[in-house]
Order: sequence, then structure tokens, then C-alpha cells
Amino acid sequence: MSTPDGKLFKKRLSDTRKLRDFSQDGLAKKAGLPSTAISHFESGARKPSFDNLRKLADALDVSIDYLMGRVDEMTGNLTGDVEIFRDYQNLTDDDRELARDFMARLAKRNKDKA
Amino acid sequence: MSTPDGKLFKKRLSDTRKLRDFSQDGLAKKAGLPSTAISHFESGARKPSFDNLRKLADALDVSIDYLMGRVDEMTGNLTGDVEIFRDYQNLTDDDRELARDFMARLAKRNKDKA
DNA sequence: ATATTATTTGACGAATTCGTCAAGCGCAAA
DNA sequence: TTTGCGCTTGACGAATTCGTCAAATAATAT
Repeated sequence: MSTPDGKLFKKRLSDTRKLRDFSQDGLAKKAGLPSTAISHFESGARKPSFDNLRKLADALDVSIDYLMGRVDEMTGNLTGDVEIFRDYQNLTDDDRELARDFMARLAKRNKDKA
Repeated sequence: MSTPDGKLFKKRLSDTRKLRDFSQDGLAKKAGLPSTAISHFESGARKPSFDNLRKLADALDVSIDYLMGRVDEMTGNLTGDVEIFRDYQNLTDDDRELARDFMARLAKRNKDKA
């Protein structure tokens, strides 16, 4: 019913790190962790603690839910587009449908352009 | 620059639990944890492990980033409005601005109605 | 071939969380 | 008062992660 399990985490961590073009050392330094910790995480030998989980997500600028495989979008609205998500949440159901249509139309137009 | 700290977590957990009208026991059962664990978390005596963090978020149907105070919106798009967020992410910068304006206008209209 | 860098693996004691259990507090209903 | 419920607190051994370090491997560049 919900959230696969812990197996996705190590892959998400490794993939995101490479996407950001970090070495394990580079990520480790940015997150304030020993580089062996990163290796342990990516190999699945350990799972990060509460604090280290946040350090990783901060350093990689992704949501923790993404890192843990709970959602498939990377940002979870960290970056700067906070308002739009807050707005969306507070809409009526009807307006929400409007918003979805509008967004889908933009997305389609963008895709057709390619 | 990012993410306050771990102090928000216990408040978020407690508030969300009450919002869902769970007792500590109720939440504990739903999450598959001993109820004392919930108490320890809400008092700040412990911080949840990787696995238990997900159990809590699942049971409360909120994002982990919200529970940890990394974002201020509860869902982080878990529930059902996945498409719109995915669409938004794939937009061009210009279109994204369009989308934000559109959403803001809907939100304002909704607010003025009250 | 050599050097360098990136990564892996395992060990170590220290620190933290784990689940379980017991005892207690505050409050409200019976 | 007594009963029950929600919650807190502390202790306990077991399990896990912590940071540090050493050693080995892989891959790449000089």
C-alpha cells in the first residue's frame, strides 16, 4: 500500500550524487560527514540517522521523501517554488481542477515544441 | 540557509497526530510501534530511526520533509495530485512563471471570497 | 609501470535507538 | 473512591549507527 522499502534509498542517494557531479568525498565534505559514511549508505551497510538524513538531503538539495523513495519527484518544493504549492493546497476542489488543466496544457505545449 | 533543526520534529509529530485525532496509542498501533516510542519522540528524548521515520509518515499520511520541518506543506504531493507537480517541474522557466501567476490569482480569488 | 584518485570493506569503542517493561501522574467518568 | 485512559519517565539488554582508522581494490591519468 505504501512506500516500497529501504532498498531504494541507496540507489537514490548514489544516483542523485552522480547527478550533482559529486564524488563521495565531495558529498561527504558538503554534508559534513566522513566519506566512508557515504559508501556505507550507498552499499546498504548502514542507514542514515535522523540528523545525517537531513544533512544528505540538504547537501544534495532534494527532499528526504525522494531520497527514501516515498515520492518520485526530487524537489518536494524545497528550491524556491514554495508559494505555488501552498497556493494549490488552499484552493477549492474546482479551482484545483482548473489549475491542473492549466498546468497540463502548459506541459503539453512544452512537450510538443520538442 | 536551510532547514531549522531537529526541534521542530517533535512539535510536528504531536500536532499532526492530534490533527488526525489519534491518541499516542492509536498512532502507535497504526505505525506498528510501541506507544512509548511515540512519547519519547514527542518529548524529544529520542529521534526516530530511518525505518521508524517512514512508519510515522505513512501512518500520518504526511511527507517526511514536513515532519522534519524541512517544508511547511504537509503533503509533499503524496496523496493524489502527483501529475500537476510533475508537469510543473518539467516546464520552462517562463511557463513556470505563468503557472505561478495563475495559481496565485486563483488563490487570491478564493481568499477574497471569504 | 607508476601515481593518483575514488571507492569498498571491515574493525573498534562510543553513542544512540531499539523494543519491552514497570511505575507513576493527571484527569474524567462511573 | 475507584476505574480507566492518555501520557510520561526511566531502566534494561539488544541492535544499530556513530566517527575514525587501516587496508585493499578499481579505475584513471601521467
